[in-house]
Amino acid sequence: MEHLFITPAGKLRDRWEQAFPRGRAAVQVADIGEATSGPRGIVWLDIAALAPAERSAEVQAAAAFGWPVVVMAATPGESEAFQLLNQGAMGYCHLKAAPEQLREIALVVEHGGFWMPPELMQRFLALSTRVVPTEAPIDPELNELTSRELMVAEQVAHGASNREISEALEITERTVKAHLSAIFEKLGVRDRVQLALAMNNIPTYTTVN
Amino acid sequence: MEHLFITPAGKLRDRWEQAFPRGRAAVQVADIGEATSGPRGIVWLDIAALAPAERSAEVQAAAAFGWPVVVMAATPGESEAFQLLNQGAMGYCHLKAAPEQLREIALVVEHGGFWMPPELMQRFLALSTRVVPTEAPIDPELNELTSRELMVAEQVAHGASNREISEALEITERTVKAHLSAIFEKLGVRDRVQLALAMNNIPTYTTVN
DNA sequence: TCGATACCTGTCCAAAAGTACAATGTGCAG
DNA sequence: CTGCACATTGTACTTTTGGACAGGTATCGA
Repeated sequence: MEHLFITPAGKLRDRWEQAFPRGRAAVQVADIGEATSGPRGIVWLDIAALAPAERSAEVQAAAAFGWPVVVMAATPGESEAFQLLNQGAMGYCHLKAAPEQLREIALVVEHGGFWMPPELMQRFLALSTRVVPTEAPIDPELNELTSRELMVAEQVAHGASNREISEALEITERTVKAHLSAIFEKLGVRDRVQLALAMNNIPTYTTVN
Repeated sequence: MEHLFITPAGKLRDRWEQAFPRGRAAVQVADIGEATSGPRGIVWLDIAALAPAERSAEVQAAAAFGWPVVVMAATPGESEAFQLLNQGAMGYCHLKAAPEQLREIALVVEHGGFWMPPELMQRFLALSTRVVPTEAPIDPELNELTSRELMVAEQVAHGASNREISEALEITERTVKAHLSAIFEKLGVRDRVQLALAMNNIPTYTTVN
């Protein structure tokens, strides 16, 4: 398994060399030249120094090399992660991931897997249900909600106020509150913010609660 | 690494035993009992014999065990895959995957990765970009936030109340409010719910406003 | 040194959100 | 029929939020 690091910053190579002593390094994607005919390897792409607009193209170029690409970002973000993975990357991690972590990721990617930080992974999966037609209930807990409660919950999930909800459902604000109280109880959240997040599959703090 | 197979059909164990000679087997999720305190392992869940309605719950139950779950389906389908993965599964493969393939998947999942057949993976990535606004709507505006404001915004994004934020940042609730007012103004949202959603890249209604 | 900015806080107030207790009407399963 | 779950609304009250107005301090660049 070969490893090819692409980064303009030399100082980060320490960590990489610690993880993969025999890795090669290059400054630009263009530098890697023609596809090596030998065994498959992994391309590690540092995008920290790239302008956001260039990143997508860079990932594509790296992916064209034929090896799986792992993108390393200084400040991993959801939106960026999904976009770059869609450009062909098979991994997305923090630029400063520990050597051990890097080896872990290498193992995953090397075997056809797909890696990103756990919280992003979760979010990623949650998003999928939004675009995929599904008849079965997504979240079993949502089953406990009555149809009316579900309508209210969905409105909150989109940021609606009680007044707006009452107008949309043609009921009193008081009734909206009644439904909300029931929803909070059933879903185990304490207010509309947590409900909105929960409805979008985003985990919340809940200090002690 | 332990392997736990959950299947009602005995005839499939040949393949599994070939892949993981030392795996355990059970017929139902309920049979696996309490979480083993020992090392982490992988739960392989055969859902072929389950009614579609039960599958979701079964995956959740298996996931509750604490080990990563790989779902094995007789006829892998896109919609089902995404739904089950959303229930906590970290892998989704064909029931009749070759032993070598199974080991491959095991490696991936074991190291925190995520596995599904390449064609599904592709589809999955493509779909995800549809729901994630590629041009993060508020992202650029996040730059306008001062560091302190950003801290507050992030707390709200996780569902924290003003009191919690004030405690976390060791400032007065009054100050939290001051920051929030500035944030609302800068990001063009009207309350904490919309802020929380915006911070998570989730579009909001905003009736007329 | 003089703004400009960020950061922090106070009081006061109004609106929104959430809860408690109570009641009415409807539809459906046993 | 009868009980039960659901939907609806009312009054009244507490808590949380958000905003208006009015300050303080500290830092940093012109």
